[in-house]
Amino acid sequence: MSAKSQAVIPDIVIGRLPLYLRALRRLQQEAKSVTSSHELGRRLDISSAQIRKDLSHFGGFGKQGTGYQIEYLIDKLQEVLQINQEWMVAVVGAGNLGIAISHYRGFQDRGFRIAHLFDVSPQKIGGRIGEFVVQPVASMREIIRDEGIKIAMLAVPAEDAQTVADQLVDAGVQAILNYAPININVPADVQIQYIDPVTHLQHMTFYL
Amino acid sequence: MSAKSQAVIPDIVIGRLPLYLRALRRLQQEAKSVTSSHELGRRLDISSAQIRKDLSHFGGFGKQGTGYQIEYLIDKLQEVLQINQEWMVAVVGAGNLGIAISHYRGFQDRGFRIAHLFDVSPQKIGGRIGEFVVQPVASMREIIRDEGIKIAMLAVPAEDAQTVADQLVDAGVQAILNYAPININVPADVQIQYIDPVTHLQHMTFYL
DNA sequence: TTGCCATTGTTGAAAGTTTCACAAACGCAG
DNA sequence: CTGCGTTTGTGAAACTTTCAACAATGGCAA
Repeated sequence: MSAKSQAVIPDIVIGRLPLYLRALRRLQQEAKSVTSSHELGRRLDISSAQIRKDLSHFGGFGKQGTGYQIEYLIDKLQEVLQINQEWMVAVVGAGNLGIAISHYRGFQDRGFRIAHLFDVSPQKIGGRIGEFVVQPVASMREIIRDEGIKIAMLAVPAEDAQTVADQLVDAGVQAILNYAPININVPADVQIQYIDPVTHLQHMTFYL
Repeated sequence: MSAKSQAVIPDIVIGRLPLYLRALRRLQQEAKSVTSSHELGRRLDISSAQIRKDLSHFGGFGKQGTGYQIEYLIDKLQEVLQINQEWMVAVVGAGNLGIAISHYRGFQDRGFRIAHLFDVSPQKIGGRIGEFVVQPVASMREIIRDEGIKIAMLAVPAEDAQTVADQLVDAGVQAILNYAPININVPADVQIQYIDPVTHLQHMTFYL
C-alpha cells in the first residue's frame, strides 16, 4: 500500500527518525548518494527490517534493487519532522550549561537557531555570552509571545525548573527540552524531553 | 515470591530506576519518609502498576497498606545500580561542552566524580578548568589504566569521536557517555549511551 | 530480451512491555 | 480483637514492538 498519511505513527518510530537523519547526513558527507537499509542498520546497530518498516510508515521512499537516494530521503525525513524550516529556540539559564548550549554550533543546519538567552540574575542580565546579550526572565513572556517562539531549552537549577516551565507554557511554548535533573509536569499538549547525564551513567553502571 | 536475584531484568526497567531514584531523593528533600507507587507514579507520569512491577524484579521493597520507606528504597536502588560507591569518570574534550561538564555539580552525590579532563589541543593542555588541569590525550591510556577508570564522557567533535572511543576502550573503559552527534561502534561488552539535544528537539517538532 | 542479483515493502509470527485486577497483608480506630 | 481502608506483589490479558521471510521490483550484464 502507499503512504499512510493519516495513520497514527508510534512515538518510538518518530524517535528513531532523527537518528536516521544523522546517519544519512554523515553518508552524504562521505560523498555517497545512495544507501540501503542494511548499510544504515549496520551503522546504527538497528536491524534492516526495522528501518524499512519505520520508513514505510511515511510512504515508499526507496527503490527495490537499489535502495534509498540519500538526498531525497533526507528531504523527506526533514519534511516529516517539520525541520525543513528553522525553529527559533529560547534558552533559559545562563549558567555554565546555558552558556555551553548557547555556544554550541550543532543546532545550525539541523533545524534550530537559538534566538534568546534568559536569566534571572542581575549580575548576568545585560552581559554578553557569545553572540547573545542575557535578557531578564521578567521580559521572557513578552518576547516569546511577540516572536511566536515555540521551543525552549531549560538550563536552570532543579528548584526553579517547574516555575520557569510554567512561565514558558504560559508564554506559548509548546516544546521544552529540560536539562534540570527533575521531572516537570506540563499540559498534555506540550512536548517535553529530558537530558540528564547522570541517569545515563546510572543506567550503565548496572552492567559494570 | 521473593527476590529473583538471578533472573534477567529487562533493560528498559533498568533505565527507569534512575528516574525513581531522582524522584525519591526529591521526596526525601521534602522531608517525607514514606511514599507509595501511586505518589511516585503521579510525579513521574508512570503508572503505579509499572512502578510496583519494576521494583518487584529486585525483591519486595514495600509494605502492603503502607508503601515504601524512602530511605530504604533509595539504598536498595543504589545497590542495584551499583552506585553505592563513587565511580571515577574521565572527560575527553575541553571545549565549551567539556568545560561545562567539568563544572557541573550534579555528579556529586549521585555516584560519580570527575577525575580527569583530557584534550589534544596544545593550547589547552596544562590550562586550568575549574579544579582540573587539562591533560594530553597522549597520556590518557596510561592514566585510565593505572587508575582503573571504567567510565568516560566523550565531548569531542564528531569526526574524532570514534577514534577517541577506540582509545578509551583500549584503555579499559567499559562505559561511554557520548555527547558527539554521531553513532559509535564499540565491542558488545562496552556500554554506550548518547546525549544529543538536537535529536530530542527533532523528535518534538514532529508533534508541533 | 533474458536471467541474475540486490533490495524494498509488507505480512504474520514472535518477543517484549504495559496494564488490569485482585488476594494478601498491614495499620489503625473503635 | 474486629472491621475498614490502603497498598503491595503478581499472574494473566491486552497491547506494542521487533523480527523473519518472501513476493515484487529494479538494474545490469550478456
